[in-house]
Amino acid sequence: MGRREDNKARKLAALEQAATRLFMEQGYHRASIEQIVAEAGIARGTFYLYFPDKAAIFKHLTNQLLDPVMAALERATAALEHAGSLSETQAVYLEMSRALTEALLENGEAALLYYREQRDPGEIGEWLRVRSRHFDAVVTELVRSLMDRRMLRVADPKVVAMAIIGAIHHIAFAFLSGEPFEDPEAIGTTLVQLYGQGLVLPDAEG
Amino acid sequence: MGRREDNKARKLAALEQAATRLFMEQGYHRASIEQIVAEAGIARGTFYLYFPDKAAIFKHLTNQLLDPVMAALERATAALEHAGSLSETQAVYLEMSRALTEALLENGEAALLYYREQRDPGEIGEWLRVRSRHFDAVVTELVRSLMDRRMLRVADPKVVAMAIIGAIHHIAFAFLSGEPFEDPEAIGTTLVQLYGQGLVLPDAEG
Amino acid sequence: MGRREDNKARKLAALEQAATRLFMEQGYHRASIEQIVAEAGIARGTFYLYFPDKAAIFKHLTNQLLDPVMAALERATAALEHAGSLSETQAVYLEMSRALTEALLENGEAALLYYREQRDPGEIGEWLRVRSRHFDAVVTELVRSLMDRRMLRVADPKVVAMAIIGAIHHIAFAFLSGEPFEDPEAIGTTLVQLYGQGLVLPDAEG
Amino acid sequence: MGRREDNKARKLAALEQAATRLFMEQGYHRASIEQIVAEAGIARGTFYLYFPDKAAIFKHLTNQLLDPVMAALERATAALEHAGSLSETQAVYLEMSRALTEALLENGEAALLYYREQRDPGEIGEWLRVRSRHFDAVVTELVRSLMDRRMLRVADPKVVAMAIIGAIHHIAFAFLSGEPFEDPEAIGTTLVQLYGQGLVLPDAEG
DNA sequence: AATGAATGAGAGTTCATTCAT
DNA sequence: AATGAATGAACTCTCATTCAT
Repeated sequence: MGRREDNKARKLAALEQAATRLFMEQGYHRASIEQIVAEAGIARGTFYLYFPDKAAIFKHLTNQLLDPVMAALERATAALEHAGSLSETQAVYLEMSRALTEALLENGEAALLYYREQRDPGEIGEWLRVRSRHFDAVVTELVRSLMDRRMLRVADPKVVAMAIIGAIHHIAFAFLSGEPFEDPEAIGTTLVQLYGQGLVLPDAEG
Repeated sequence: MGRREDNKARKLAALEQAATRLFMEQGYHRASIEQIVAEAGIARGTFYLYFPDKAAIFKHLTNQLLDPVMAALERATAALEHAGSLSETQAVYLEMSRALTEALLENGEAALLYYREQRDPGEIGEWLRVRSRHFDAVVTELVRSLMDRRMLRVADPKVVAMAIIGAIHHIAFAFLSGEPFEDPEAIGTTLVQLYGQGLVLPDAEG
Repeated sequence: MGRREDNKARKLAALEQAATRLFMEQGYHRASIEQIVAEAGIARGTFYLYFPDKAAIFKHLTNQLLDPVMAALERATAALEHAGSLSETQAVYLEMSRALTEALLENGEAALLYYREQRDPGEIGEWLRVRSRHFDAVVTELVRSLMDRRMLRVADPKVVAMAIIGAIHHIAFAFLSGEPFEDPEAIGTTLVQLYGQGLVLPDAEG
Repeated sequence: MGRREDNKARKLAALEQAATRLFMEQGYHRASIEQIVAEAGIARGTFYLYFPDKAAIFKHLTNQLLDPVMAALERATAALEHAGSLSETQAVYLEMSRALTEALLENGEAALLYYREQRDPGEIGEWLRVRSRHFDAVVTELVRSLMDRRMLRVADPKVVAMAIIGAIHHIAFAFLSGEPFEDPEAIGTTLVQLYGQGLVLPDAEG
């Protein structure tokens, strides 16, 4: 890498870091280009050499999370079509879980941006909602596939998918925003149990 | 009602209607006072005879939903303390469900505003998040109460409460935004089943 | 006085009191009609039954000070023309001092308004400056008259008059604004001595 | 100086000139940013590249007078502490007079702004009054110092200082506002005589 | 006589984007 | 490649005054 490319890469990284911090702290609309370039240590006009406009850097940042997530979901969907046996199917879900967890852990900040701006009207929000609807659809298909294979109780798969996604959004947004939880590491287990066995006690059903 | 009061009431209604429509369409920040008064057919300064500032009309609109919701939750919490038998407890939850459903059906638009702006940084978002955290807390207590009475499987009540609320937010926001659902009337039943029995089939557990 | 006139007089008094307080506290421009009528306990439109506009009530209030002051100065000027002997001349000045002191003591608040708004651009300030220039001119004539009679050292009477008036404005404004003075009651004596004998010590002159 | 810096300097000068003229003509509050930038020939937003807000340009303009004045007073105060002999003391006052006169002559317009807005309620007026009170205090100390050295008749130094300052304000404001004086160049001498020997004739005292 | 709802011009300030240097 | 000066539309909010009731 030449000195020029190196310099460019450093400035891009500075822009990404500054924009992430400011979008997280103040939201997409309140964080101004002025603030971002000041924090990145470059000039106002230089910003536009790296991104065509303000929306572009936001999309760039969230794509660092959304692209691998989307890829993992699509890989899983494709793999499921060819998965015959139960163990093959389970392997697909295991790999998907691993990939999703990795993507989230590596891009937790982008996840917060994704949750934050998703209901914004205007261009950015609509762009995120297109992604969001896609996720809903893909997860819906995964759920439907499991129901078809009698691995899950039959119900409206879209509602089930969105319930799960919505739960994760709400809890993750609160958690990433600093809301305290008694046993943060147990949140995943609690959700798995909730969506697995439900809340009603077996003997209460009788 | 005299002609003047009548006129005032009509203008207030026009303001409410215009603001609701514009906040829904463009969000709180992009909808300008100028647009609101233009659509309501009044002068710019007249707005400030009805509300002290822009935030006030937003709070007024969302309170039409949040106040009855909060009241229903508080009534339920209070009633639970004196509910001894199982049937009394069930009656409390039934009444709460009824009141919440009624509030939501009568103020669907305010609900959309509530979901939309909840993650906004700045004053409005923070105001909504205070309410939101309150709801989380109240629902958490309701869940904890049921667990204490052995009416629900024991789990972290805060996570359970937030999972339910998050699911409702996500689905309601999509639904109110026009997202199509195959069987909208069955959404409630699906969620009750999901959170009741869970997704795993009984024979898959063995 | 009938009940109607009585009522009117009470409202006028309330308006005067409220306007004086608010003009003193916030200045003419920042004090709004809205604040004044609220404090006076009457309706916004009612204000315009008592005064044609905002400037009118200010002029009304300051006139309570300026009219007697102007009258005292004019009486003195007229009396001086017919005063032949030294003792008659002294009597004229004595009476003028008494009248001015009385006017100021009875309308200290109006005096603060007069000092405060005198340099305001716009209508109110210009109106006050016309009065102010008149005072300068009248006092100049008084000084000139004393010099002509060899009762004062000869100097440019206008400069002397304005120096005296300016000194009083500056000190009175500070005093009325709460600035602390070591011996407030001695201020008058100090000024009389200052303008009488000057600052230079006799033995320093030699 | 490059073309850009040159251009910037020209715009700053245009802003200063326009703001000075408009503040003088209409006062701080009535002169709008819109008017200032129109007269300076720049765009509205460009104003904020030169000054953070409206108050800043006013402070900038008046500081061109107040800073040298304050500096001259502080230099005199410091020099007085080390001045032993009478001739040294006189030299200090002479130099102070020279510096003050120079500052005033070079910034007559700023002086008018200073006098004009000094009694304004609100931020600008309070900012000026802090300066004004500082001047009063410094001049008071100078007067006290002269009295201590028996170079002046003993009297309350604060009252004397404020009388002198008030006289100058009143006369300078009128003069700078275009009020005609018979012999403007003699104003200084007249004041020196007034505060030196006073008005009362020696033989009238006997 | 009294009310108070209504007006609309005008204020200061912010900000994404452009472009000459 | 990099700069940062310049733009101007858009924003929320204030206020003296009018006038139908």
